[in-house]
Amino acid sequence: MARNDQTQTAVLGALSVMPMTGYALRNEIRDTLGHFWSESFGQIYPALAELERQGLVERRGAERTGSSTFAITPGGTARLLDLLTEPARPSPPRNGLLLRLFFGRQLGPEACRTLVRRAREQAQQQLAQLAAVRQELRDDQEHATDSPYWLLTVSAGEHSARAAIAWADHALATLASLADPQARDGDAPPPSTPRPTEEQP
Amino acid sequence: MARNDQTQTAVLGALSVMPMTGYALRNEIRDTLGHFWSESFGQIYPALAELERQGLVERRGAERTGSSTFAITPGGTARLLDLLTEPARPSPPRNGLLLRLFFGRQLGPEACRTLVRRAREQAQQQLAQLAAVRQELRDDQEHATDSPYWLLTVSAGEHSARAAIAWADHALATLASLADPQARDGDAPPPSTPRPTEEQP
DNA sequence: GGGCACATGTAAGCTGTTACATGATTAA
DNA sequence: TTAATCATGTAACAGCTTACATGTGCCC
Repeated sequence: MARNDQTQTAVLGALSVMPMTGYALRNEIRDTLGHFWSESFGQIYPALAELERQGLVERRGAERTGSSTFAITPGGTARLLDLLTEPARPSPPRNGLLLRLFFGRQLGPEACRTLVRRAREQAQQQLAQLAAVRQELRDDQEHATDSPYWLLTVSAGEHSARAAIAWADHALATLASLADPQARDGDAPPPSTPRPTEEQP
Repeated sequence: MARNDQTQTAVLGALSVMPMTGYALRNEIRDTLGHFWSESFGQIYPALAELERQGLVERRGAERTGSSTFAITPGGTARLLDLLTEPARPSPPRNGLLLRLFFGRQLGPEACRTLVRRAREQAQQQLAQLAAVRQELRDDQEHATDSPYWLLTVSAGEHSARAAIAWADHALATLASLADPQARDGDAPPPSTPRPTEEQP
């Protein structure tokens, strides 16, 4: 019953937007859900086979030749609704950067600053990518009913990335004062009204 | 060479702060690293055994009776530095809430609002927890050299939680206008200067 | 004809979780 | 003496990644 829920949700969800081949499904999941979800290649085909066995998706098109598209069935739509309703299993957190910073005394302030700087750059790149996605969605007439929901996920990514940048700036300053302890900074809680982050070209 | 890196890093790191038993290690990892890291019970003891075999930690105290504490060796400290220096392997994103919202058309705006509200509450609880941790660290004289780094991870959690709350407010408003489309909201990108989030008792 | 993107799968193997088994110590 | 907590481990299994195997269709 509760097996492979997660993958099934992603696969059924994607097929609920439009029918497509397994290959296209993989690309769609990588490119479109990529900001907050991932399924590896080796899981998609077994999931499709299982869903087909259960009558939740059906295979259309030539079975002889390679290509065949998968479409969701009414039963599949019902199952998808079930899956979306049941609570998400919490995925255990694993943040390699914070793990390294936590033991930062071993590395020293300068090495830590390098790590944080790199993370800041990544967040900034993410922000640029999300801006591009947002633009695409704005021009997309075809999925008008879906796009408001999609934009919410884009917005979540943007909030998260902006928070990461603001934190990185705070961390860089703190680490600098650790490396060169003239101005006693201590550690005041960050301001509850973060200043807007400066953009880069 | 590159096997179990992640667990070894967490275990060696924790032991670099102070020697302790495997059992205490588990509690420490759950309670202290819990905001950004997790190791399951079944991994810690095998990791300790392997580290002992490699001479990176040593077992002290009665081997007859149950309890024995593990301490990091000089070799272990060197290995820890190596591990901290090599880049963190990126963990694939898996955000169940965003997956559900992405296919939100199936659920409808009201059900989505419930999901978002729940996420907002969780973020608020996290904020409260982190405030408590911050206070504890402030009163902790014993780990004065470590605590600046530890506070950075607390700060990261706070930034992230505040961003989650701000996003949730945006999402709730957007979803409300979807459910009751009188005021055309469209979707403007969120303000680059988020308003401070209101606190709750 | 050579290379590339499309397309579908399988198998091996690693990572990580859960549940179980066992015993010592301590507090009610 | 009974229950809870401390303490150490193991074994089974679920989940996921990676690499491999295979073939088609199209464009240069």
